[in-house]
Amino acid sequence: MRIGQLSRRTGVPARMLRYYEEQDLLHPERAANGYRLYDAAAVHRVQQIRGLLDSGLTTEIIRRILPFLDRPGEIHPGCLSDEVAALLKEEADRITQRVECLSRNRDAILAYLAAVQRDGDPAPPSVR
Amino acid sequence: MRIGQLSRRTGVPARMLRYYEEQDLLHPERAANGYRLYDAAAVHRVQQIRGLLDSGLTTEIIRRILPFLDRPGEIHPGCLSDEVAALLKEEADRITQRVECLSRNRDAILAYLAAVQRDGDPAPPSVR
DNA sequence: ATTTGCCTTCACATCGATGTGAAGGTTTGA
DNA sequence: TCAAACCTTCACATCGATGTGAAGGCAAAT
Repeated sequence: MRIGQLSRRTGVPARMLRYYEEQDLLHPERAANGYRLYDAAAVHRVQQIRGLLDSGLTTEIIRRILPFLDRPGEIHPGCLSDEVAALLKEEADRITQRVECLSRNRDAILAYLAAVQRDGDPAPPSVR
Repeated sequence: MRIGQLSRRTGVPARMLRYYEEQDLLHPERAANGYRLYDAAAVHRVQQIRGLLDSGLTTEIIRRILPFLDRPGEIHPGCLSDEVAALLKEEADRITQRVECLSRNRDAILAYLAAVQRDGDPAPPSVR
């Protein structure tokens, strides 16, 4: 599919899809006339990129972890140096930090909402 | 405490602390000479702000949810309009999205690392 | 008292992600 | 064949978060 269709399917502006390619996150084929050609998997990949960007990761970090995300163990040649492994571990830890921070604060919001809602109830769910 | 000390305790540049104040995230007292004066709770608040910023929230969103985070139910006057409640719920949902995306991808990284590590073992932890 | 270090405000620069528009070639369909 | 919709690259603008430096006031220690 061409860039316009991928854009419509993902809701991501074509401009951004070109940018992600420039950042080495996408690698579409090229038609004879120079048009970008994406395979069906690109839709998922774009959504993944968007989710990670929205979660505060930079394109640089995404680029480094992306090659390791879509293989549940399929491709793991000896190409994983100790340094890269350490980097991945570090990044995983940073992500865990984020998850904990976000969960904590989301729970606080929900707890607050629950408290207020309980309060506003005209008839509390009386236990007795 | 003054801004320099808060900066050292949190690792956040004084410049940024002033910026957060400009963004209405911090509201330090002022000494007679104009110096900002922070109370002990500011350390926690700054760490909270940093965590949320690092997780992709903007100062604008943080400003809106911050008043509801530190009260486990303490202060909930009638000042919570339905619109604000809806906004909080939406934001909580968006945060949940982020958490799921991050968890999923972190787990993929860890699974990959586990697979490779298992592979690279010179002597597998033979079961028999 | 003077130095040293911290504080103030103001302003301009950077950086990553994104928006927008120009100028021109391609595909599709009336 | 011509128009509409799509594609290309290039470039400049914006926006939020952050860095940095200037010019000057304040405070604690030698």
